[in-house]
Amino acid sequence: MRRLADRLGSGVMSLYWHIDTKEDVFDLALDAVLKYRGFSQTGELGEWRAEVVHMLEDWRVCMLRHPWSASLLPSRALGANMLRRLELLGSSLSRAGVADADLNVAIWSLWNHVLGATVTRASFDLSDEDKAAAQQRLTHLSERYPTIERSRLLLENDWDGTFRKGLDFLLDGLTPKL
Amino acid sequence: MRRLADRLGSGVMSLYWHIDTKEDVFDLALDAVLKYRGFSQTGELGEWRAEVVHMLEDWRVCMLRHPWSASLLPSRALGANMLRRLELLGSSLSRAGVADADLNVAIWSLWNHVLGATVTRASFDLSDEDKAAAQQRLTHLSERYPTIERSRLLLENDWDGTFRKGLDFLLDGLTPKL
DNA sequence: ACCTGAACACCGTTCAAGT
DNA sequence: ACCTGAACACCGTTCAAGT
Repeated sequence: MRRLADRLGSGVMSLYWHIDTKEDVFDLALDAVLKYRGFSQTGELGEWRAEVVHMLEDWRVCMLRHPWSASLLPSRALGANMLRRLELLGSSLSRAGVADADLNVAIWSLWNHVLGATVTRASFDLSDEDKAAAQQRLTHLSERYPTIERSRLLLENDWDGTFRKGLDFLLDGLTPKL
Repeated sequence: MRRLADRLGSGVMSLYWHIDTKEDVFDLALDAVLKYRGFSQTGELGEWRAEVVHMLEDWRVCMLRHPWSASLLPSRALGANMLRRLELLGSSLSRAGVADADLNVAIWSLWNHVLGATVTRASFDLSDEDKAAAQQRLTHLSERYPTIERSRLLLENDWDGTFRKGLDFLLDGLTPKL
């Protein structure tokens, strides 16, 4: 708050005219990050999968632009932009043929993938120094964690590709339901 | 820290003999939550899917037992128990036939599902009062969020089932790679 | 080796007051 | 309608000192 007021060149307590509490600032900041500047309805049938992938990739990119947003997510109310994105995702899936009974699972699973990938990336995208240290530590422990060692789980860097491929798995699993 | 010291019946500064910083306490707390009391290697072939499902459900349950653990996850180093779980998951998948090239994607996708589901659940598992309020708000906005309204996305309560079904989608998508 | 209290620099917020 | 500074209750941590 004090920092924020400084940045704005105002007195600290002036902030409290506009918002009630620090939590409110976080809610607003998170929702600002999630603002969606994409099509709101394309409706091109047959293209639902590309449409969904595009939406979710954009979602992830928005959050990665401000890495703090991932750490804000837990225990925060859903703002208007978040609702808008969920609605858009849901309507795409629905028009693609997902039955109403499966809609919740589909929406949450896809959102969870975005959320999880964002948090994971923000936590484990190591700097080069950290990577060297991790390498060191893992080599040292390679007999305890052979699979991690072999797959270079923490050193592998293609987060975009991992996200995209994982998303494909999910959508592949979802598709037979259509 | 002061609260923790009180709880332990010690002076505040005594804590600092055992740990360096508040962050360290969080790291330790998170890793304690993730302690795994399951089989370490079953190796029963053909049962890999049940094995993976069991591991991931346990993972999720552990984290839900202490809802604060979800909010600790972002920007935290991976402790020994986390590494152990990742290793175990990876080796199950590997023995099930997942190629080394796909191992990272598979591990991260499944972990992301657990993580995302945990955070989502911790954020959106509304109390009954909140649910009434949300209902109110959504009904009011139902023309803007028709799909959310129709699927009762925020009122639907079967988080366990949603987690499990989403996991099935993921594993279904993964299986053809075997 | 382990514990301690006083002190410091910080923080969010209440309150009563200003324009 | 909007801004403000003084004050309060809290917090993590340094330091120098105790056993």
